[in-house]
Amino acid sequence: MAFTYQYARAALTVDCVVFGLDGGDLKILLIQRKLDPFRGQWALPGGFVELDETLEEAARRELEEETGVKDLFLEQLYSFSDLDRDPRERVISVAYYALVNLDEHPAIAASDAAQVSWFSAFELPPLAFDHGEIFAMALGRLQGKLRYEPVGFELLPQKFTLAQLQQLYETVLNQALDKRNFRRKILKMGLLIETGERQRNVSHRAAQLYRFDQAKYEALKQTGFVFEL
Amino acid sequence: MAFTYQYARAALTVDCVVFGLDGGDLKILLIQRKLDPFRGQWALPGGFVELDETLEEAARRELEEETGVKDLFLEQLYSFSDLDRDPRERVISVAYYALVNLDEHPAIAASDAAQVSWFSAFELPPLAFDHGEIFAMALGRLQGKLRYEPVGFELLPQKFTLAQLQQLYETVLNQALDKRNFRRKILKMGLLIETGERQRNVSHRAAQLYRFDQAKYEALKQTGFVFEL
DNA sequence: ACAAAAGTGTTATGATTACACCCATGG
DNA sequence: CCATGGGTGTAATCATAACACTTTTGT
Repeated sequence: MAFTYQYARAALTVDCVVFGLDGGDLKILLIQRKLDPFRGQWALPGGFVELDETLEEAARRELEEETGVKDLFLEQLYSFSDLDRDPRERVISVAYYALVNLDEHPAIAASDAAQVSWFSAFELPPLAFDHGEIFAMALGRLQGKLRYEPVGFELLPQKFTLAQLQQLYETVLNQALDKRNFRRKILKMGLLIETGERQRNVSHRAAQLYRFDQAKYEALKQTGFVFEL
Repeated sequence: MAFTYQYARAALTVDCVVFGLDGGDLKILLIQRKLDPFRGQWALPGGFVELDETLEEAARRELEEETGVKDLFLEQLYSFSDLDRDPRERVISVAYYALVNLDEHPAIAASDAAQVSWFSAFELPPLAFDHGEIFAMALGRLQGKLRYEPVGFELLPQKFTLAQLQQLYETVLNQALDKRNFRRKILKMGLLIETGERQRNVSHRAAQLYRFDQAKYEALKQTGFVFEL
């Protein structure tokens, strides 16, 4: 079967930068290419967009097919269109970035084909195509977004300690924060709910577990409230 | 001539939301469609992406062809991909938003074909396709961006008074600001240069004219400085 | 009893808000 | 001399930053 058009058309792909947090290490999910070009190199998961799906649907489908990850926080990042970004032909790619918590989406069922692995975001191997550039923009976006929207909770388990939350901010923003000031500020926003539960199996005083109050955040947003760390 | 591919490909367009400031009124540039679908309705300027140009190049080319406007501040906004956003066939559109100052780019040379006009952004006619949605996102982006990046200067003439700058913020953000506080804050950033010139032909005390210090802003950005109104 | 992380207040400094009058200019 | 917008300062409140010790728990 073939498809014919009056004018030339670029191919359209999606690529996903999937962030995960592993203690104090920010990771991203890469797949190893099995085919040319860039055979054997690491690349962002992604692939061609079908005609009967939106861009976001394509991103979710490719992610699940290639890495087994699904039901994640996913947001459009940018569309990349350099003329020679793919050596084969003109390919335009819409990039997405995603946040997952490694504890609750841990099993990366390596697909039928490609090798899948988490890499520390600050020590990436060379990436295929312009994926290095896409990653750099995604990291910048994550850092920016973290400051004024509560997206970081997507990277943590549902119940988390304040120390985990602080470590998340320190890891992603790559700067140390003062413990007392951090706790005061984040608690004063009133978006964290004490679960009453505490950590288990830690060999020191167990910390209080909190969860994020999504409903209250949605309500506050309506009234013009701005989350800001 | 025809182009044949193994898999179906969506058509790819760009659409542009061009903002301009007319005193206390925020305007956007629309063209009236001459062809179906949506013949006679107002729409964002835009068109199909060629294979030998990037998305941004396509946006600039279409803008100049359709409205005569060129050399403007242009930034990618978002890619829209709803399945039925174009009734003819599958079309994915990458939206851009642009800022121009009406004084220095005033002449909208109506193209050979379509009718071109500025509309108040808060009283738009119904727009073709999903252009209403695209506009709404562009306005949100402009409002957000204005708070933490000095993009607003693109909407003003090179030399402007503090009152004009304040009115820009009030218009776009749709809220009143305190004159003394606004001046103190914006001057304390040290990014405005007194030109020494003053307004002409005004029937009251003439205000000092300033210009934005782009070079100093670029330098400060390197050092981690954040512009914030 | 030790190690390890949890949890907690105060003070100094800087930023933000609210607010009202005189000044310069052109008509 | 009047109308119009330009230009200016202060005080009260709030947010931020810097900083160190005690508490709890498991081993």
